[in-house]
Amino acid sequence: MPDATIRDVARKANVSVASVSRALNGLENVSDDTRARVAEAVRELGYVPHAGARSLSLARTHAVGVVLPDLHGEFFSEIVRGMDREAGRRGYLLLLSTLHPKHGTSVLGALRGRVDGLIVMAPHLDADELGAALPKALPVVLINTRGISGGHPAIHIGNAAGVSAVMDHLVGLGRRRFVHIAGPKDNIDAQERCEAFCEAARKAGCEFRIVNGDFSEESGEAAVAELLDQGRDFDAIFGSNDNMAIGALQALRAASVAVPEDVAIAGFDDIPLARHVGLTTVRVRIAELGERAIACLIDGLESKQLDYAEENHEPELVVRSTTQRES
Amino acid sequence: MPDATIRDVARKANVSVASVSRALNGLENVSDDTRARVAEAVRELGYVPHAGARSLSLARTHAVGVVLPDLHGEFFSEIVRGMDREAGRRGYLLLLSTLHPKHGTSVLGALRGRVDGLIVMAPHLDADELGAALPKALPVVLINTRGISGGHPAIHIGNAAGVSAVMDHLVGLGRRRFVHIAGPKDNIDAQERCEAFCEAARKAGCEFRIVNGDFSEESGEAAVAELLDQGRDFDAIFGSNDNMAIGALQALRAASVAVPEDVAIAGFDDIPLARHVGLTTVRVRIAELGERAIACLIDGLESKQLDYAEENHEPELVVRSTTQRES
DNA sequence: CTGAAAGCGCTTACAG
DNA sequence: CTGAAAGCGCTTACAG
Repeated sequence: MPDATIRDVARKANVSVASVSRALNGLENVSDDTRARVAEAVRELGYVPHAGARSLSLARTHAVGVVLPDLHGEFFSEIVRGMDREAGRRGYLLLLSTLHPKHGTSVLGALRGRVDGLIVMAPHLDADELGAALPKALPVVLINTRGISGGHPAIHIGNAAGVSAVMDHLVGLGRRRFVHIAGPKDNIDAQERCEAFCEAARKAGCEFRIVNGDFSEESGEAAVAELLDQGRDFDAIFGSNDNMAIGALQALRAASVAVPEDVAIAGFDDIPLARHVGLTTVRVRIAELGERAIACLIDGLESKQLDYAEENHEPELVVRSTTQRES
Repeated sequence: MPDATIRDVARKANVSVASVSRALNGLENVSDDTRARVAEAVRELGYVPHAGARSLSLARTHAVGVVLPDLHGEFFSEIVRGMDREAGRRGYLLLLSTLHPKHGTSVLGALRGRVDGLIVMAPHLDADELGAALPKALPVVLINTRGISGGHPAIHIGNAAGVSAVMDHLVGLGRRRFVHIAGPKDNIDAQERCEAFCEAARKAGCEFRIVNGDFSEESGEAAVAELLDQGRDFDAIFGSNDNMAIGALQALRAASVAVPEDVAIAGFDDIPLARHVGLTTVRVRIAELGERAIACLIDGLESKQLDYAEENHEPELVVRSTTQRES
């Protein structure tokens, strides 16, 4: 037996569907008697409104879409948690979807008519690609997209400032021979961090080299293991994210290199695991970033206008034992 | 300017909306000419179908809802990842929602008409409460619900078998004085693990005591710190989940108790962090659990019938350095 | 306060 | 192969 519809309720309560709708939505112009009969019928039938139909009628879904490049690892776990928290607080549902760099952008279109707005984090897409794939009338908030945001509000992580803080710290500790484990080449955060690293290293007059990773722990571990094979000629490693820095740490431990005495290590993000392994890093307050993105989107939706705005999410340095022994 | 609708496309292509619909859905009975004109109009207008309207018409959303008690921590991160992976593979969208024990069950109703089916993990609810809150006609797959599943397919984690394996391991190592850090009292997994623990400890003729936690790392740490204050009179700790076991580990380290020499520690779940800290635990293969739940639901949806079935997700013991030094 | 009707943007028998 | 029309389950002017 299919679920009851508003017509079933109307029939049972002996009123029109219009009255049922009004009663259900708590409008003023409904007699106490009608209201009671409707309530009774709803109870008896176990009626639950059909959110899809309601949305179509209202042109409002009360859901927001979240499109992330991936769901693997603590970074995304944290950002989703922040988003869920804020969405729940505001009474919105979260429609989650991943946009794998290799799978095309069609999911963006699939979201039209299911959500009132979108959060998009696509560090591998530029504004044009995004613009082409997004329904024109759908409000969007971007997180860390490359280049201009095409008129969409956007939140950026302060990559340059974060890297600069780490590098100051490391240089201040006397480190002079750097390795940077870079993230995916097409990822805007990875690029910005890499650039900032090079600039800082140059400014400080330090030697440096760059090895490639893909943001995974394994890639960090492999990269550093390979470096060590060639003989250790560096005294500091800066990973483009925490995962890779942690991988690097494993590789050093496996090779019995003393951290931080022989080699200092720092990462970026401050995922929960970073605290556990004592990794010096740049704290992004990831969950908060997720909250902000949702808040920004919903504020826009509810004021019927998404003011164009760029927001900076400034990170801060967190010093732990991979660079500085506790005293 | 609002997004174009199918009518706009029809007008521009000079055909009926019916033809546009047919062309868009790749039906056979459309002339090449019509098809081409529609394609052209779609391109010009940047038309994207309204998924909500489509769903209403088809009575099919191609989305599945996921309701979890929380999103905090690696357990949920992993399960969501597995779900996302499988849903993506099958072409479904994921609607994610948390069902906090304290917030009531209204979100379950809110999902009617937005999803074709639901995965519900609500270890604090019983079958009656769930039954009352769920739309009657909505297919549901339960994960680790207490008691009978009210006719819904259900997946259970083999808590008893898992606990039994850990306890055998610990007893086999010569441990005789146990502490169990229990999870939330109203959580079915916590209850099952606690019971299995008591039974195993009794059977082995071991001393044991139970202290309370809430599945958070902090609670595990606090519980053990308190125990240590009273003097250490135990040689093994079994945490109802990994987070609490890891908290316990921190507390022991802080008190300079040797692990595993003086006290062995084991947890449950095998979250990614467990490997990092070398925690002996029960591997649940969490992501796989999420995948299975989605697969089971979608299989049911697509065969138009959800056969009632209970599935057991059997865990396995993973021995690491918190119980046994590597040799 | 209430009901009949139109409409939200689609799909799909039904006729032609 | 094509179009006019009804319908999916709601909401909301419009009349009364």
